[in-house]
Amino acid sequence: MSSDTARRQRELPSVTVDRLVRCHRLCVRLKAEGREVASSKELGERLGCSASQVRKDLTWVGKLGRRGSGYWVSDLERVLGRLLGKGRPRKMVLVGAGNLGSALLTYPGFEQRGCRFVAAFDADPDKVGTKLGGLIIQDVSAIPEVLPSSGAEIGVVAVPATGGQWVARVLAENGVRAILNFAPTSMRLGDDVVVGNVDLAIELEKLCYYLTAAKWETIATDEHR
Amino acid sequence: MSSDTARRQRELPSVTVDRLVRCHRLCVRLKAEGREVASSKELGERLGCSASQVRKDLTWVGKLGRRGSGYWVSDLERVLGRLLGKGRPRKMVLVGAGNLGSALLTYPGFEQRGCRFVAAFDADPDKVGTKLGGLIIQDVSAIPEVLPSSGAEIGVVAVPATGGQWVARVLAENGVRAILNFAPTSMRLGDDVVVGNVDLAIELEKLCYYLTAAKWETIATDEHR
DNA sequence: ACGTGTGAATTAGTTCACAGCT
DNA sequence: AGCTGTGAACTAATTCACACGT
Repeated sequence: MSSDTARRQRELPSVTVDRLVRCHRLCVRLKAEGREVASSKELGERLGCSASQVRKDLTWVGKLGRRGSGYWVSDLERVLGRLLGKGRPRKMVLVGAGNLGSALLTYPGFEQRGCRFVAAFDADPDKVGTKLGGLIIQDVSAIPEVLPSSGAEIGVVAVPATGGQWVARVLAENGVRAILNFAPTSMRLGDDVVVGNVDLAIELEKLCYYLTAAKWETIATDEHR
Repeated sequence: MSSDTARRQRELPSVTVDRLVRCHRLCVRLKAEGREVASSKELGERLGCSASQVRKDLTWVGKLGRRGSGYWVSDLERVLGRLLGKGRPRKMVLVGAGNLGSALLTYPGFEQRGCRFVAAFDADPDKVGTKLGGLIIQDVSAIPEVLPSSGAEIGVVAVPATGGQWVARVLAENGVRAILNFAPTSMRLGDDVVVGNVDLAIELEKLCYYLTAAKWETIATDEHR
């Protein structure tokens, strides 16, 4: 109970985490542009949120700004980087080397952000043994023997439909502490594993709602005239 | 101003849209399982949210339940389907046929949810003319002549890094009303186009935060003992 | 007796506004 | 003068609790 309270106090809202990640990325870009300082106003504009929002978010991680001038970009980049664990590269494993899995394996954004695949697995015997993005695909049954020594802490799951829950359990049992899940099965695991679900079809359907809603609105507006 | 107010009243919170989409999907599954009615309690359990949450969300779309028994699954599926525009299939175009784009083109989840690609474009001359997922890849410069007659209303953008904003503008100018963006550039367009940004690397970095945060917490807890 | 629909209470998240440092 | 850090005010979202229909 007390640990729960402590966690609650310390834990930042997930929407704040999202903005801090984007802010870190922005700092990297600003640094590349040669900028040395930036105000919350400017950060907010480029991030698409208010200046006070930026300041509130940043106070979660410390007093980083200097009154009168703004935030030192490299300070910000360093502190946010530490928060996001940018110290050492993260090791990941892929499970499910279908079309989506293959794309993820070679997605440059992961490497750019310090995350590297160290192994790839699939259940399809035809795929096992083939090489993809510099890695030889191994059978999923090999996960328990390969994973612990690999030092992987993140699992990226892109298995077709069923089996997602099984994969999640096997990964969790073998040292993985975070799972990025692209399978349509929404996973639920113990508190010691964090799961990020990315459901491409759901994002698309949300857009579809806004499309139809916009159409209804037009009709409704017309009726009012 | 009055239209703005009307919109505000009518428009559901985006987090509600997200849950309604998932609820619709759940209804499809429940129907396949042969279930006829389900209570908000059961829906909540399978959706990972509270029963009252489910009820509140559903009142946005109407009074769909029957007191004493629950919700008729097929009623719910039909009404939510109408809300999400499931009447006729949606036509989509892909821009950017790299690894990720190719995976999206053949991603079965889209077709399952009633969205179909009708054209694919890329800027790379080597790719133009090749066939992928039943479609011949065309040059991006052909977008203005191909798009209007195709009837496509959704654009899926998976271009490498820069150029995202340009693609967005061209699509918007040629009848696309919704864009699902996988490019790392966060797009901003007029109010008449809805944009859903899916940034795979950001999802991953959020996980990394939770990984390091969990570690900090362990340390902090240890210190307290 | 059961489960919805909904106002009221609570909790979370955002913006405002300004004191205080540079 | 400019811009942060932050309590206070406000707005949004969630949960509670219960009247009401079946």
